[in-house]
Amino acid sequence: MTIKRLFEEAERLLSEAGLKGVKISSPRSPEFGEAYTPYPFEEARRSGGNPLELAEKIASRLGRGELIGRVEAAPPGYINFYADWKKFSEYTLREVMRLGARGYGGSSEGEGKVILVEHTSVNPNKALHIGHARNVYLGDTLARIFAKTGHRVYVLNYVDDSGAQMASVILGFLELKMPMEAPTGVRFDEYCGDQVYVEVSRRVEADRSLEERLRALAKRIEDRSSEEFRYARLVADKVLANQLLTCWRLGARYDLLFRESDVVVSGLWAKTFNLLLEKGIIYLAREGANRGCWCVDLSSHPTLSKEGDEILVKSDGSTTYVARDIAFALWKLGESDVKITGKVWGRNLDNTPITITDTESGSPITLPKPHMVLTVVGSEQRRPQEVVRYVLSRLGVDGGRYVHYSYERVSLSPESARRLGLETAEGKAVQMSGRRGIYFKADEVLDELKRLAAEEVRKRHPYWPGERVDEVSEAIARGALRYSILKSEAEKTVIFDLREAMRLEGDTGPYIQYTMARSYRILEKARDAGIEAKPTPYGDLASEEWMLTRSISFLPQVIETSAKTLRLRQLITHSREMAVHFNEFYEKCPVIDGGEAAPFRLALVQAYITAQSSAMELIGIPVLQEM
RNA sequence: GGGCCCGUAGCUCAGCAUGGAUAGAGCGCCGGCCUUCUAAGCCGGAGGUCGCGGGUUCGAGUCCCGCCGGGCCCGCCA
Repeated sequence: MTIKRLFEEAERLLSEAGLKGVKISSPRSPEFGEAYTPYPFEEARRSGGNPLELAEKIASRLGRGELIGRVEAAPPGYINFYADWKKFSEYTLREVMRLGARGYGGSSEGEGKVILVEHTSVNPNKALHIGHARNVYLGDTLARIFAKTGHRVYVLNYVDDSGAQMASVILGFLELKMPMEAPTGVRFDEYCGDQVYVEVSRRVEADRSLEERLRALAKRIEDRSSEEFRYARLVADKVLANQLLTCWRLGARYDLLFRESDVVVSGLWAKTFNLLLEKGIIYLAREGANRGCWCVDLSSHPTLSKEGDEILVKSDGSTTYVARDIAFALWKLGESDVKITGKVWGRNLDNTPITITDTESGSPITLPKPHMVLTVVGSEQRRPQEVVRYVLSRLGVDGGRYVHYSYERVSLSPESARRLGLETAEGKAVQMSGRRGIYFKADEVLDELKRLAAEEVRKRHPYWPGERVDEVSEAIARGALRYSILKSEAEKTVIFDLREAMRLEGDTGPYIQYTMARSYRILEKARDAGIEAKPTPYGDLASEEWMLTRSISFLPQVIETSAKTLRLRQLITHSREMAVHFNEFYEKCPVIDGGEAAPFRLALVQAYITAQSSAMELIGIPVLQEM
């Protein structure tokens, strides 16, 4: 496939010259060609020769390829392979045309492999803030990449409807008698998070006795026959329905909503507990700080052993998050025979059904045994995730199948924190906190972005109907936020700055969207002018034409690497690179008035649209034909 | 104290997985380009001891060790 074909050719030329298994890499600059090998350096080390002389000798021995136009030795000792621009661009354009946006960049790499991606997993007691949005964006993009590379992907959202956070809002409703209806014009999830949860947290902090009641409530929520259980379900379902509206707006889709409470209710936990007991992995603490608790013995773990054993069952008999997560992990991995039942909850925007666990009236949920379970969870949960992985390995489950996709949190820049009325220590970022009400909600940020985008759209299209302005500015807002959050690699803390996220120029989602609008306009004008696309170059290529073709040809390899390394950033960088080269091409190479160049350039524009659509689909930036 | 992550231009970030050829963008700043396919764009300029110190190597921003600075975890929270 495109650039890969060129690599294969370079390999073939080298092996024909007697050099087998030589490493071929992508050069960081086009002046060094489309492929290179530092092989002469290795050879020189072995034989003590001069790398450059060796490179020259090897290069002169190499034959011609079909797509490789020339091979050159370059100081201090590389061998560079240069594509034959004309042949290679025709080949690339034909490939792109043949495969289309769906197929281009895809592969069958993951054929026959099932991957389960768990993301979102927000307590159903609040609206999503931008920290949650990062989780959704990462998980959703990973799922898209896996699907593109031929995997069967199932997306799970673990609905954390047990534990203290859930108990907090129930406490607010049942004991502090806060109204169970949101004020008019306010969404229920926002009301729960912004008002109930924050207020209850404030009161608990002020009144220690409430802490006891909170703990008791958390336990009663686990009892399916209790009134509190019913209330928790009611509230959780209502909030969840609201949260999913946000998730869809962020571009996500789900196959299964798994209620955390069902881990206990379904008997999955009980069965897991017995298994752990049987295998001697857990023990009942008779004395010490953990007296009365069931714990995992971590004494033989290389690092966790220093931090004491992990509690799975509290002294009051209720489970901890880690306990539930171990049971859930076993089920996700297809290593538990406990039947989980569910029913259809609704449909995603793409019309695929969403199932939700339901122990009362559902039918059995069956997932194929996955090759990998990827859990997108913040880095602060590294320890508990490692405990889960460790317990799995002690149960004889291959720990490599259970992957914690960790990411650093989103903090607020001092300027943005000030907008929330917070004092900040000189120049320091501020941690978000749902409990203390310090956060930007995903929807409010999207709304602000949308307002800004709408202003710009109206400037350019004063006669567009409001509906159209709304639709386009929404797409711009979605692209802008998704890009700005995904721009940072997962292991880096995102310092969220509202003004920075609101930019529509430069290194942003809208920059890429804009190039698509420009190319669609060319298509339209070309149609009117009766120009027909031809992938055969009209003569020697202009460097802008070549650079655009070249970046298009690299896309499949970039996608493949992203799927392998789970690094999303390189895909984002590449999408932007294609856009930059398109803009340069756009400035220098007229299509409509391109004369004899017009048919080839039109084919190139088409190829750009196809390739960039493919990339944007993966990143989750909406494609606009006009903006 | 122990463990994990981060430290590259004034700011926000690429590059590190697989060491290699002059360290790249964007924002901001300075200066140009709209009778020509949407200027949400393009071109040019200024701006860098790649946190510090060692080590490995023909070669280190990239690998190893130490230190410094920032974040997170070490809860009968999740």
